[in-house]
This record gives sequence, C-alpha cells and structure tokens, in this order.
Amino acid sequence: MHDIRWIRDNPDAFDAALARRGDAPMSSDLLSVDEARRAKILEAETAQADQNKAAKAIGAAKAQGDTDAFDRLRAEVADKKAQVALMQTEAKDLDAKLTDMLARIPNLPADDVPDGADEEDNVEVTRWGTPATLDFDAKEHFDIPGVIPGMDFQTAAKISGSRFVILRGAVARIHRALAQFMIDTHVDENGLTETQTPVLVRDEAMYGTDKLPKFGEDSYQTTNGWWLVPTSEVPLTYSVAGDVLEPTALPIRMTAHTLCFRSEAGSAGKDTSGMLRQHQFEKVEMVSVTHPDDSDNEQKRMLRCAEDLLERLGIPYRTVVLCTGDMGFGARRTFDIEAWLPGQNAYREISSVSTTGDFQARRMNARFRPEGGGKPEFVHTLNGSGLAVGRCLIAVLENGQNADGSVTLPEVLAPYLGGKTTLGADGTLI
RNA sequence: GGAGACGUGGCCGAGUGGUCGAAGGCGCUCCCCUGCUAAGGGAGUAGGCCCGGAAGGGUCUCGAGGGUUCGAAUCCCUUCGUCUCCGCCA
Repeated sequence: MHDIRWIRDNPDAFDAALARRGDAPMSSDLLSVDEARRAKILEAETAQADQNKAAKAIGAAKAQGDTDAFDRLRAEVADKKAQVALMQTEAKDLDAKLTDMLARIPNLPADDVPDGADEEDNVEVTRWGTPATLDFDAKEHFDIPGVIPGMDFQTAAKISGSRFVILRGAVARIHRALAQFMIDTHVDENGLTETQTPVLVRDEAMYGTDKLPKFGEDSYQTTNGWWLVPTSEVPLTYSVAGDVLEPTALPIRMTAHTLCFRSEAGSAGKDTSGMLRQHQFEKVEMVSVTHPDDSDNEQKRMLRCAEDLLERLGIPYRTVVLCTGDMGFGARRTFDIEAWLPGQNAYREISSVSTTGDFQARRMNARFRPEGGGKPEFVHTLNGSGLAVGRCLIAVLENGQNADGSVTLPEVLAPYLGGKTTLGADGTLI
C-alpha cells in the first residue's frame, strides 16, 4: 500500500518508479480521486461541525430550561442531518475507491534494484560451490534408482490429481530431516523464534500481506471463506498487524515450517514432471519485523541464513538480485537463491528473500513507537524462504547421486537419519 | 454443537443516554529532590483523516458494521473475536 501523501508530493518519482517495473503511470488518476475525496471530506466535516455545535447547544438549552431555544435547535439539527449523511457517504465512497486503487499498485523498487524486463535481466551477486563433474549422465530426481521407490506420483494422482506426490520410506524421512535441520539451525544458531501457525487464514491476513485483492486466483479458499496459505509469510507477518510495538521489541525474527498451497494457475505445462512445482509443499519460512533503518541489513542477514543452509548441505548455488520486471508485487528488493540441479543442468529457485519496506506494514497497520516517544511509525517487514523443503530435497538427491543409482547424503543430515548418510540404490538408508 | 459472559488508550482498568476522547493506575518522556542503591515530588503522554507555512482548528474512532436519538462508550440489530460451563473430539 502506498502513501497517498507521498504520491501527492512526488508524483513524477512515483510514476518513474512504476515505469521501472514496466507499469503505466498512475499518479494523475490517483491524485484526481484524492482531490475529489479531500474536497468532499472538507465539505462533510464543515457541515458536521455546524451540526455538532447545535447539538451541544441543545444540551445547554435544556439544562437552562430554555424551551424555545431547545425546540429551535432541535429542528435545525434534524434538518442538517440528512444533508450531512449524504456528504459523508460520498466522501467514504471516494476514500474506498482511492484505497482500492492504491491496493492494486505494486511496491516501488529500491534504488539499487537493477532495471529489467524479466528473469533474463536478473543480476548474479554470489556463486558458491562448483557443480560436480560426473562421469555419467545426471538424472532428474525422479529417475534416480534409489529415489524411485520412495517418490510416487501415480498414486498421488489417483488420490488428488496432478502436481501432488507421495513420499515413502527413506525419501520421506530425508524430506523430514531437511525440514528439521533447517528449523533447528534457525532456532539454535540464527536466533529465530520457532512458530507454529494456522495455515487457514482470513481475508484480512491475505490482504495485509498483499496476496489480495489481486492474486486470489493463485490460492485456494475453503467453502466458508478461509484461505489456505500460499506461504507462512502470511500468518507470520500478519501476526503483528494492528500492533504498536515497543522499539525494544524489534527486530522480531520468526521461522515456521508449514504446508503451503498454491493453485499454480497460469503455470500449465511448466515443470510438469517431478516434484519441483506442486499444489501442496512444505517450506521453512523466515520473517523479520524491523525498524525502518535496519531492514536493508536484515535482508542481508536473512539471505545469509538461507545461503548458509545450502553451504552446509553442500549444494552449489548462485544468488541473484531480481530486476525490476521480475520482482513480486509487494517487494522492494528480492534476492533469489538458485540451487544447482544436475538433472536439469540448471540453477533453479530454492529461496526468495524480500524486503517489502513499509508496504505490508501500511496495509496491516503495523507500527512501532519510536525511541523516546512520539508518533508511531510503520515497521518494515521482510520474508524469505529458508528453504523450500521439497525443492531442497530435489537438490540433495540430484547433487548426491552416484553412478550406481545410490545417493550420498549431506553429513549434516545424519543426526536426523539415524546416523545414515547414503540412500541406497534399492531405496533404503545405509 | 448448546448455554452464558465479555471486547475501552502502549498495558491494566473505571465509566449504563448529554460539555467523555474518556477517571485512576502502570509504563514511557522531561524536570525537581536525593552523593551510590532505594524512594519521593511535579509536568506531559491515543490514533486516523481534513484545513493550515506554522501556531492551531475541525472531524472520526471506546472490536467492526448498521440502527434508535436532537445527542451513544453507554440502548437495539448484525458480525468478528476472547473467556467460562456442557457436549463432542485428534
């Protein structure tokens, strides 16, 4: 959500920033509605002030027993009432219209975000690890012999349709081990607070975290109106909605391991094989709520938390900063971490770390009281995957695959796998 | 699912039709006193929106939305949420 007053003062900068994202200028439309809105508010409030004055005088007249004045004032107020109500309705409608317009405009990119049209223009900022040179043809995760017994798309399709999977046995356990490893690392070493959240949320939570009103078709909704979260960013971030936080409470750092649900509308034909793109998947999410001055550093910290997991797992990756045209709706700046997938011979997204600045905070009215008192100000909110569990499983399996169909697993997972470090070609842990 | 209670400012908590945006307390800020520690005294302290260069003024907000009334934190309706008891249940 944008601050209309800022747009009022900086219409050209606003349009220029939108242009960087490839969006049409909006300021003149916004400002004309804003102007009409303010004129109507002024009109309504002036009339209301008159009415209030008369109403107050009634109390005084009655107290003094001045019946004439009492009756006269009553008539005057009654007369004004309908008139005021009409003006108020008009003002309210204009205000709602402006809010709705603002709610549909994406966040403005930070100055340091590279301009560009699509993912081709993203800029690599880090590259870690070297993809192994294999003396055999790398397989995709679902074709690795050791994986096949534990990854069942057929049966999942029977139960639920396409873009679902059943994991069994060792593969299911490795998947669980990854999630545990991530959460434990975040809690024990990165100082995040483990959080278990609802995954069914209300409209307000989706709206506050900018998934509504524009992107409802990307998520699922129950018959009684709850949304299935597309990411636990929604409940984690919305947990501070409406709050006025003490400055000492910041930063708030949370992590949660949850199911995520996405309709994947519009991605027909994309990543149809394997478990790269599912309607239901698990993700360990990180969310930070910070003082505005700290959010840029917090984003770097958060990015490091995610990258560090891949380093410990021994998975080569590269980090890119998304260009203006590739960023999500609510982001001011986004880093994507892409893990190396030998089976695809490509780097694929495994984490996305964004700062929204005060964009979400403004929508959900999340503020803090500045040091030494004063008016509450909007906090900054950030979110990042740390990491997508299913995609991480793919990365671990594909990077660890051996010529004999077995998979060498990261040492750091051994504590979660009963000390085992290999997925045998027969699908059992060794 | 049934019955009941409740929802007030950063927090706690008064207030049941008329100068109530709201007593009091806590917290916080500033000042005074106090040679540490502890304690005491005084002042200030809700937010949004609109007008204004500012000072200041106006308006709205006592979970939310409607209604009654000249006037609502106070009455009525709807809704969301919380709590208690019963039932059911992982």
